[in-house]
Amino acid sequence: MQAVANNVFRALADPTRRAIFEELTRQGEQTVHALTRYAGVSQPAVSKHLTVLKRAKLVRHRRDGRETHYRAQPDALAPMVNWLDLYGAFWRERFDRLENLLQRMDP
Amino acid sequence: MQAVANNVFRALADPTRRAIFEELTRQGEQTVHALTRYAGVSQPAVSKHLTVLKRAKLVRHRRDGRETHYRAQPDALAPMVNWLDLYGAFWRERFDRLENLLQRMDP
DNA sequence: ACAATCCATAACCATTTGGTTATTGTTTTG
DNA sequence: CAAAACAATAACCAAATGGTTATGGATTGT
Repeated sequence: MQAVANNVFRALADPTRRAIFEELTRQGEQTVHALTRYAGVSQPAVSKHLTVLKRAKLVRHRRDGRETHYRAQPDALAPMVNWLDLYGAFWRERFDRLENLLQRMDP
Repeated sequence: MQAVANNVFRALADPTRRAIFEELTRQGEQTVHALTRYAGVSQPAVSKHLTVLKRAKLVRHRRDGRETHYRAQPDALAPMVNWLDLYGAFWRERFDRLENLLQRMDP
């Protein structure tokens, strides 16, 4: 279970990988081809990044003919969120956010 | 500003570094000596890890005679939290937690 | 059938990373 | 003052990382 968290942290340590994950959360499912155009590195590089993200369960893939569609799996961020809760002690910021939210909900 | 976030992500990608940061948040200020006993690697290794954490602003240090005391600076986790907010879309889980917290605060 | 497209894998390379031992500069202690 | 303790730095090393080009296997289009 701790190894899972480690995979998530390591996977997101690389900016290209974060960019790919961001793109997938923003735009939804994408083919490797589309991601390659976006990422600014070669197609094999993208494939390798996707493999790392897959190991961390941050993305899933679906084969459709000759193309592979990848999509983000944001639930897999849970270990990172939990870690922040345990050791970050971010109550302060969380309260700020709540306050802000409540104001927006009940102006 | 984006470089700052990158430093935080990279700094926390290593399990030893996370362990050191965790130890500092749990136990408060510690000398390099104490951290070395805890971390299970050599003193120079710990010093190097602390340098990386320092670059990410995750720790601060204070010299006192021949020893250096380090302490965690959890505010520096903000870029990671913000990133999770933007791309992780973890509102659901966060609300659950907040609800829970508010109940405990006001029973 | 053949050519082109899509993606994964292989093979390779330079750089970074995480660790080590050795050394050095300060402080503290005997 | 001499010796020991603390922490940073230097020098070094093996392994991991992030990238590349080349190749191959499957699918699609002409």
